[in-house]
Amino acid sequence: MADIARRPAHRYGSRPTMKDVAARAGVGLKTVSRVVNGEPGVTADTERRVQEAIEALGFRRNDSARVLRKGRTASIGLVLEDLANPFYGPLSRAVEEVARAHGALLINGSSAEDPGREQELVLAFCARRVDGLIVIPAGTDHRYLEPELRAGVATVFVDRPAGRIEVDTVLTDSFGGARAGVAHLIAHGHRRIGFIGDQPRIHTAVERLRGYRAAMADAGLAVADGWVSLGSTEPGRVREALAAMLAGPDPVTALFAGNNRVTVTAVRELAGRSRPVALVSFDDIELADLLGITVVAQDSAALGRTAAERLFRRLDGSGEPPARLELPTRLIPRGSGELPPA
Amino acid sequence: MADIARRPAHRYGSRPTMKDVAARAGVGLKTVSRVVNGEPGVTADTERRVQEAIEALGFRRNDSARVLRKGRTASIGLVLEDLANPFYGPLSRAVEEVARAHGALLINGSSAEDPGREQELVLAFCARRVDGLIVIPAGTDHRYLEPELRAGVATVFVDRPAGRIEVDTVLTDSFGGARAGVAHLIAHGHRRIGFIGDQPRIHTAVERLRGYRAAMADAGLAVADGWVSLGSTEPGRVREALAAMLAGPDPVTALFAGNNRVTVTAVRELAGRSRPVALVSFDDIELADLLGITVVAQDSAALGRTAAERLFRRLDGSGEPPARLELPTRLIPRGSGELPPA
DNA sequence: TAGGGCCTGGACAACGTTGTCAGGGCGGGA
DNA sequence: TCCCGCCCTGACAACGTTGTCCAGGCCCTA
Repeated sequence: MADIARRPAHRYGSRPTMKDVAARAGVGLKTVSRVVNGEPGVTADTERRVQEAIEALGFRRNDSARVLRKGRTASIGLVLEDLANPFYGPLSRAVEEVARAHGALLINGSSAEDPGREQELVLAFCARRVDGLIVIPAGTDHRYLEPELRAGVATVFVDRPAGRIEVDTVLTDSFGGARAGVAHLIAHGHRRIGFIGDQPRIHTAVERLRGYRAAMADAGLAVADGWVSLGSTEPGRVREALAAMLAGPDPVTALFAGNNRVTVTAVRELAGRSRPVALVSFDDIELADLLGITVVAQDSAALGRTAAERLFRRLDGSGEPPARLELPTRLIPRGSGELPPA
Repeated sequence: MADIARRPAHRYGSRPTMKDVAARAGVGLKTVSRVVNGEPGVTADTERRVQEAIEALGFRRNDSARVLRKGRTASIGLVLEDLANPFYGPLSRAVEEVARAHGALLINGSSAEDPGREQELVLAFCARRVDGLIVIPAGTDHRYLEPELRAGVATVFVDRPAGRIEVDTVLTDSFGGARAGVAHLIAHGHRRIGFIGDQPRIHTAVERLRGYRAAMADAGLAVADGWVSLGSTEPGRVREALAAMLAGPDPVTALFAGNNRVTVTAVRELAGRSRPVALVSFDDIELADLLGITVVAQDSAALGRTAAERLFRRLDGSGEPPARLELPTRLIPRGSGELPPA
């Protein structure tokens, strides 16, 4: 077989490099680099020859090599809980838009609410040398990020605060939103109000519960044991919790649903009941307007945008100390929250 | 000032390398590499020393350099239209899960239905040397991908076919789904049925329209000019199209909505009308069950999963020729599609 | 016409990692 | 005791790019 074509220009699965382009164009390697990067100091004629060679070979610069040289990757990582949850789609898209405006790409991953997986994703992103990180944390201890922060990886936590490290944080005012939502129910005459929220290790779940309790306390109302339920947002669990609140001699007349997942199950469940139960949802949902669901809306796109803007400001060298921003919620009455107690 | 600490271990913004770890552990560079990669041939004691140094310095392997050496990045790129659209969230998540099972990360980007932006994203991904690409195309000519395909980038198109290149494609049976949906309306007595779809350069929009026409033809029904409207899914446009169909002497008694964006606007619009209009939606929507919206559902997660699995099978060396898969739809009657003509 | 400066182009090292290969130490067998 | 062989370890090149630096040629001016 001897040595037919030891390194053909198009060996399958291999790609042309600047060296190949240079050879074909009959110029030096660095000249190709100059053309590819639009650097000055190349005559029009030379540039044309190089462009032709690039075109002919289908050359595409290898960014890994580039990154190795330059240090910056022009990419940021986003770790969230679940991209399939409609709350995170707009958030992710908003981050992407800001990144794009800064010439950066977005890598994202879903933690599935598992701290181990969150860390795994974050560290994988760091190994890729992302310039920045936006994290919606699942865990509560983020000291594993310390070396990254020291190395200058811009980091912003969103929706939930970081644990045991000091970083920029952008939150929704969960406490205030829940308090306002529950106060709304109380203003419409409710005295026995249930609360179903997410798992107690999730910051927003706890904050919203705190808001609920504050509103009840503000009105001088006691909270019975069976009215509060934190746990998985899995439909079966929510159904059970709701059934428990509606059974017994003193059933709740209204429900505050702690997030969009809880709400969809609650709405389905309440729709099957004869006695009307008032409902206020934390999180807006598509078509909730048509179903007349009163919500405490948070703007997930704004959350993402704000976080990304803060991240890029930091990358651009603003030396501000880490801050904590809180975005307001908006109560949107649509009927379900204005039902009188039955 | 002389030369105090020419290269301190923790210069801000720089990161320790294997060399630094090796120096601290008093071993050779390659030994560190061996430990980091779990390669055999390192004594327990040496390994411990290296691990300690890694810990102390907060070392994290630089994957850019690794990629440069090894050739594979263990990442795949996903280009879709808009991550904020609830149709794409589950799709993206499904792709991510498959990627994760194969140890790969996911980079994604939204084309915003702009072919230029689609190409820009795809080529940026290729410059990062993604191992594979999953594309929901906005454009109709993908010859720009030829060098990438030659170079061995596994590529799968989803939801819409590729233009002028031969690649794996995973589609939903838009034609069949629409035909079945419209036939359903006809079976419930409708003769004047409207169709509002997405822009005519989008493959699915055209296929669904074709399905609509086929169902009408099957029933021997003529389609009047004003009953069909393709265009942007922006609410204002959809409202106008719908208003036009419902005005005049012979208004439509039923509407087939070409996708989820059209449906949400149509449902809102129809809710305000006194005369009931039947509706079947292509695409399911959250809470559509409660609103009684009859839908032709497609499984966007299955679309993503199928595409990703095909992609990884290709990466694992299956030499199958490019194929075209079509996933079925499912008609779910919920009331709106079973209304009699008014 | 000669000299100087500018403009273009190329050689070379470096980025941080991994594959190759060779060397040294140690244990076991003769 | 000596030698062979194995196991562990490290030196070195290479991956593809960019920054630095230098050389050569051209043009302009004196």
